[in-house]
Amino acid sequence: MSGAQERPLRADAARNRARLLDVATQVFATRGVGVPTEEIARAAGVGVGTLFRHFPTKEALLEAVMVRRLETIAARAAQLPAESAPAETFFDCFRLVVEQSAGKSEFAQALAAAGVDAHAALQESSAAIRARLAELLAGAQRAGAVRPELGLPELIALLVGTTTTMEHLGNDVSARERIFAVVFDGLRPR
Amino acid sequence: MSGAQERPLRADAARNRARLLDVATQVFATRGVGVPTEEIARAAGVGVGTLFRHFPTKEALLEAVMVRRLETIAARAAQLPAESAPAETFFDCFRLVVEQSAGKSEFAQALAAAGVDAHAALQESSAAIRARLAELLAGAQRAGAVRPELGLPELIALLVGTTTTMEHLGNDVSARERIFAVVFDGLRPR
Amino acid sequence: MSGAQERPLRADAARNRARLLDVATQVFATRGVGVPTEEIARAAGVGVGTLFRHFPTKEALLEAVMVRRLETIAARAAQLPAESAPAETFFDCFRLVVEQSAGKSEFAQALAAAGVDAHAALQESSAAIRARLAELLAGAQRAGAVRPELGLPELIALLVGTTTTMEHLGNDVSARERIFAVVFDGLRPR
Amino acid sequence: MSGAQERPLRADAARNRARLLDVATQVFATRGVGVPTEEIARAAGVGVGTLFRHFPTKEALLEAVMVRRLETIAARAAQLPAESAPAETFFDCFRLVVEQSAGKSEFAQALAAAGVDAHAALQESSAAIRARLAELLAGAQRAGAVRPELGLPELIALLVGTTTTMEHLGNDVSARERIFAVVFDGLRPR
DNA sequence: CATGAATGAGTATTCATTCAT
DNA sequence: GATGAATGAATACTCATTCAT
Repeated sequence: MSGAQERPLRADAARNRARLLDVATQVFATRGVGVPTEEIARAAGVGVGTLFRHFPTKEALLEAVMVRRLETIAARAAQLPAESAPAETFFDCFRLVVEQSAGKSEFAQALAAAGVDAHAALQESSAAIRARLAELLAGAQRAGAVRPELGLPELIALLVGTTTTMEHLGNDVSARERIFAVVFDGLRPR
Repeated sequence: MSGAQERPLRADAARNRARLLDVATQVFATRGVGVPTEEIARAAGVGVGTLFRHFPTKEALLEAVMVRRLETIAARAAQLPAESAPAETFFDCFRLVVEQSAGKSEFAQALAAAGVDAHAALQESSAAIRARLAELLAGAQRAGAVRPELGLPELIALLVGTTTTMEHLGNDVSARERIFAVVFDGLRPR
Repeated sequence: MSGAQERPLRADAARNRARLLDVATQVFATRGVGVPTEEIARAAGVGVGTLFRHFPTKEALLEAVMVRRLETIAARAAQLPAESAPAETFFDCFRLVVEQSAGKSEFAQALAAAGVDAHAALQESSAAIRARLAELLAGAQRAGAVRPELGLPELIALLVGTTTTMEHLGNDVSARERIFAVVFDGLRPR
Repeated sequence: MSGAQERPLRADAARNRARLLDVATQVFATRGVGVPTEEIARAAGVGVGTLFRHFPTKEALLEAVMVRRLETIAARAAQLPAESAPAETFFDCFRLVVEQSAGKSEFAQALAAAGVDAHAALQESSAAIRARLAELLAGAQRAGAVRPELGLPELIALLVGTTTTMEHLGNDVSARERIFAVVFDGLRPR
């Protein structure tokens, strides 16, 4: 799909790249996007040079982290069965996105602030999620399980907002469930 | 309430302080908390030195902006009548907080990132809002207008999350109303 | 002539700016344009921040150094009497430019490498010199003291080349005089 | 002459070495000595490792490029007939050196900046040219075609300077000829 | 031998904060 | 009190050189 032909990375290089992505995901989520690149490199056990070889820019690293996250979400969302129980599947997908998005809001801001073209790589990977969400939303609305006046923009905004809500509740699982109850009931007609 | 005895500011100094707060509120909301202090000073028509005389730290300026915002919210929340229509007042207050909090999320993060003690001044100024919210929540629950199992932490998290949701919808007023409908209906029992 | 209205610099700031220019001129000429900016700042007895406050870019510093040099040359060239002895004045000016240009070639390259628009400030300040040279060249040619087929481009190239020649001779004054003799005699018709 | 005994290179290694020299000559002349070594390696179709196997240092590569250039000049200068027409041969040699030296000035600076000992390998390879120039200069002076007071240092400085002059004239062939006329006439007595 | 991934010292530039004017 | 010049620690990114594959 992408223009450049990527040669298969050498084993050790691939390992480093993966480690960097893992570490960056963790560190960005924990300490914010302000962490020095050098810290990420150190945490991954490589030199800064290696980090910049794999990700030519800090922003590129950020983007790669987000793309991977979005791809994971898209993959899981694709596995959900759509035909049999549209309503249930819609709410499962909502849960899935929120639960996989912890800490995402900060990334989104950082990327949004970085300029328009930064979105390019993400747009591509988020298109699948959007499409899936639109499809599930329509299905759930046809099944009468979701208010018919809601559009995709509202759904997405609500997903982001609910993620933020969850971040503020930390690990209190029962509180999280109560929030899901509020939002899910609120989504239903009347 | 605060420890230090504040002497009455000279007229021009007070004017400068006020101008700085106004400008900072505006600039932080527009361009993010990353703006150089010097820019804020210039926009306020004063030198950096003056800014730092009034707010010994950039973080202190951020805090002052937020405190003022919280105080505004607290004042308006205090004006809402509680006895007559508890449920209606609760939802009005929810609206009020969300609408006054536009752009707040970024500030909160910045302050959170700057260390725990930063909350001190805010905790103090947000106590009133919390108390008011707790009171209104209890009233609405007693009136059977809000799910009884919800606690103050969930309410606050939901306020923050809904603020984020609204930020993502920009100026689409009807979409915002649809979100309020979802959240308010969700808050009601069953 | 320049667009921005420059406020009169504070005494100490002006002193620092001047010191930085002097030191940079010296250091660039001695050790090349590759010297770290920090070294220049240290040599001028100021912090890096101060350097970058006065010259927002290393390139800008380079440019400022050259501009000052060109202005000095232009000023001295303007003082030469043109009417009475055109030929003599022409050769005096040639000498002047070569002697004031020591080390200039490297700067020119650095600036040329930095992009086209960099020339802007220089073009402006070198226009006077070019004009003066053109005028003196024409006068000397009318007086029959310089080959009539030579144009301004050749003259300028010859000035740059002669500067390089001189740089290679170091401080051997008599050798320098022999070079001037060669070039000046070569410039004369037949 | 050089200390290390060089074993005959394998055919492909020799090919790589030659390619690297060719490419480096081209790239250095075109884009300056600041180009990353990796770029040169890529342009030569080899990995950086190979480049550094052949030339242990970037400086060594620079040196090799210049040495080869000097050897070419020396070889051509050796072919010029000295006895029959000393004056003509001298001027032909001057031309030869200048025309073969295009872009050399930058190299020389880079090497000079790299330390005194860098000259070692060059001194060795330039000795022949110097000797040849000295011989031709003496011949031309004996023939009364060149000012007797000029020494070898002035001649060499003049060669370098004239090269610079030519670089500034680009491809304007007739302008170049006018410069040669100036310099050659200047070199002649009176 | 060739490769290109890894390394990390080095560099320009920014920005919160201080302090002489 | 107000000003803005000075400060220097911090940070993203580059590139010559090494070495595992």
